[in-house]
Amino acid sequence: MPELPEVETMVRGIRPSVEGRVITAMKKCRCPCKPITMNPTWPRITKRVLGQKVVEVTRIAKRAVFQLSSGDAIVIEPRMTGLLLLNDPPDRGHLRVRWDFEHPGGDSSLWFWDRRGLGTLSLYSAAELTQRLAPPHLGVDALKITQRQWKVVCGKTKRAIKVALLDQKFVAGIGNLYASEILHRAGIHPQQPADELTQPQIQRMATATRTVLRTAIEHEGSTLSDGTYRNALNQNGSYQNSHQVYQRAEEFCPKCRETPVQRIVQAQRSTFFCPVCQPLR
DNA sequence: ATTAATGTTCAGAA
DNA sequence: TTTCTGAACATTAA
Repeated sequence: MPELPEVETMVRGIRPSVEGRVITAMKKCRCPCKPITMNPTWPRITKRVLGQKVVEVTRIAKRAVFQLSSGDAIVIEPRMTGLLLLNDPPDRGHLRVRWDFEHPGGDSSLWFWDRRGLGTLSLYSAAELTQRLAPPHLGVDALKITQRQWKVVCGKTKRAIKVALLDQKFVAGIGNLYASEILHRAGIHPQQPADELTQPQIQRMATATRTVLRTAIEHEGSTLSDGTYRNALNQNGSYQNSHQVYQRAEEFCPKCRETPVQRIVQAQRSTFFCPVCQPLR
């Protein structure tokens, strides 16, 4: 479930081994699984990528972006189980792509490993990059959104706030895990309509979003019980130890210490919250 | 052995 | 127009 903190951790982890280096090879791995979903076709991508220098490695929402000297950008979307790895993968069976880099300081390799195979690989021109990964196609990044922008987007939808937080056009980077954690920290009921949030609630949500996401990045993301997410060196994150409500149904809420965390389903997704600490209205 | 659950996004329906 | 539902993907727990 790489969300914003996990993708940021991957990008930071691979940056020293990728940034400033020339791509000497890019290969599809001959694993038994299906090839990675890509756009455009593989020959068109490799033709524009080979020999290019990666001038910058960045994150846009839940995507990793390799800015090339040509102006094109490699855009990797890990989706559910995709990982960018410098080290050995969790298993050899689900490697999808391999890049080799050349550098005076030492050559290096990078893998895209993806157990479920939902991840995607795209090559965008500079124009496509700015057009497709910015509003209105994609919302403002959850680490950059201002309180004023929160107020604007909340006023535009009657959907439950938890459902809206999962909409990447509403705000970009938050997924199912961090949506529950953010709303718990902000003391907001997940079923409250977004356009009915009060000014103090919006302020608390803005603050909670920054705090939760920044702290999660410091802890290198969340590795859940399925063990899928790992950092660039194939090591676990540790933010799962700081989860207040996510996957903690029936346990006492760590804030009030007397109410069991409740699990409900919204938009076919699990939501975890404390009915006492997160009252409606 | 079948079924449900897991998370994200998109196509298409309400 | 906005919101909701189902499909796709792979794997595991029940």
